[in-house]
Amino acid sequence: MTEGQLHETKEKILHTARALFASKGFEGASVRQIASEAGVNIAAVNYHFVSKEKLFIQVIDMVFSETSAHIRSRRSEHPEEKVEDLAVWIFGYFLDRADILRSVFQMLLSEKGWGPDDCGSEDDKFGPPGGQALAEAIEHEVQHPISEADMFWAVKMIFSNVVHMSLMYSNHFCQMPTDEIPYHDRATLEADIRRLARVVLKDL
Amino acid sequence: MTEGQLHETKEKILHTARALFASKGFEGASVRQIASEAGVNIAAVNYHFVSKEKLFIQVIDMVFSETSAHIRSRRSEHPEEKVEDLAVWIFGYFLDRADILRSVFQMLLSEKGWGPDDCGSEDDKFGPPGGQALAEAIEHEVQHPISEADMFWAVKMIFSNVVHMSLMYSNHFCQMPTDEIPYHDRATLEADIRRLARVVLKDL
DNA sequence: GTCTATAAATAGATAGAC
DNA sequence: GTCTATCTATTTATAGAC
Repeated sequence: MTEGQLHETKEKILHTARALFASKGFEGASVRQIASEAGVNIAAVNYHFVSKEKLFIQVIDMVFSETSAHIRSRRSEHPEEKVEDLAVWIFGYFLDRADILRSVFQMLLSEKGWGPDDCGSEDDKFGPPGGQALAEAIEHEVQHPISEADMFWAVKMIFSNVVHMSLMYSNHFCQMPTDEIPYHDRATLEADIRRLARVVLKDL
Repeated sequence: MTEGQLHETKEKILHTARALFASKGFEGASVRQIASEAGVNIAAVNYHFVSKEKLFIQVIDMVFSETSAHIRSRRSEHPEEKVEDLAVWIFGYFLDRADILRSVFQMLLSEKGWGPDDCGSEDDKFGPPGGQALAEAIEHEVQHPISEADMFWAVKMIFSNVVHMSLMYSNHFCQMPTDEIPYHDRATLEADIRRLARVVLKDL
């Protein structure tokens, strides 16, 4: 009841919701369970967040901002890092957070289809969280000037591949030939990403 | 009650389920609604398909087989088609069926995570439905021999991009700069895919 | 194989006391 | 702001008559 605890309940709900949405998806995680694991009353959820959907949107916002910040931080701490190394680092970052990534995309692919307004990357000019940092790395590595269209293309190609591979690999999806030839192990996927980054940059 | 109607109920459920899963997702489509729109009794669904989840798996199987067959058919009817043209054709094919594609991926990304056993591409050596046809087109266009590892990489890069773009574009997702510069309209995305196909093939 | 009726559980949301 | 208690709706699944 003290001033410091004023928003503690809200914070606990937000972080528990993040964990539960990640592990069980939007539909799979019930408001009751979120409240229960957060140690707060059920009614507190709708009191603070109005509805389950609005709560989820706040979780997504948090994840996007966090992702964007982490990638920008990586970039600024390794200003000389090659694009292929940054791409592989992002791949690993996504793999470490595969659950929440899956949850975000599950929701993005849901019925209504969430538009641009709902994925709020404030700082990122280039669509996905971290897109701006990737663009800067590309600009730094390629010595000559790049048109905006070319830059959009490069970021899109590399990012979409990294995201797609993170989702598929974390899910152990479609690993048919895995027994015979390990074309879908992590090392191979990282090499795939590096090779893609190289051929994309070579074309700029 | 005649012999011809023996499996008619099952077929009606299967096709109605496909449409409803496509438009509302797995969780969004209820067994009741499927039965209702199929014009059959609710109990018939579980009688023929045991559970909602097993029904969905049969729908996915049907979609995968159909997709694979369509892409193989396109390939055999246009044996001289360039890889970039085939890739753009597949992109269009996916866009036309974006609803069911979304539904499939929504399920693939769900809680449990469906493994390789659940996505049964019988004919496709190269993972995704149609992967084999794409591989043949690559082999035909590139004149020199290609190692299996190279072929896997090429198919993976092109396919993952086509799929990702289909999902994102159909969802009008992250089109932030769409007002200023139309980098996310369909023509641009098709040009993006073509360019990717070219740089991938150039590297083989 | 098809039907009605219902079981059994769970969901999100809210009214009203404190 | 937090709580209990509950409303209302919906879900999957199934038992049992025909």
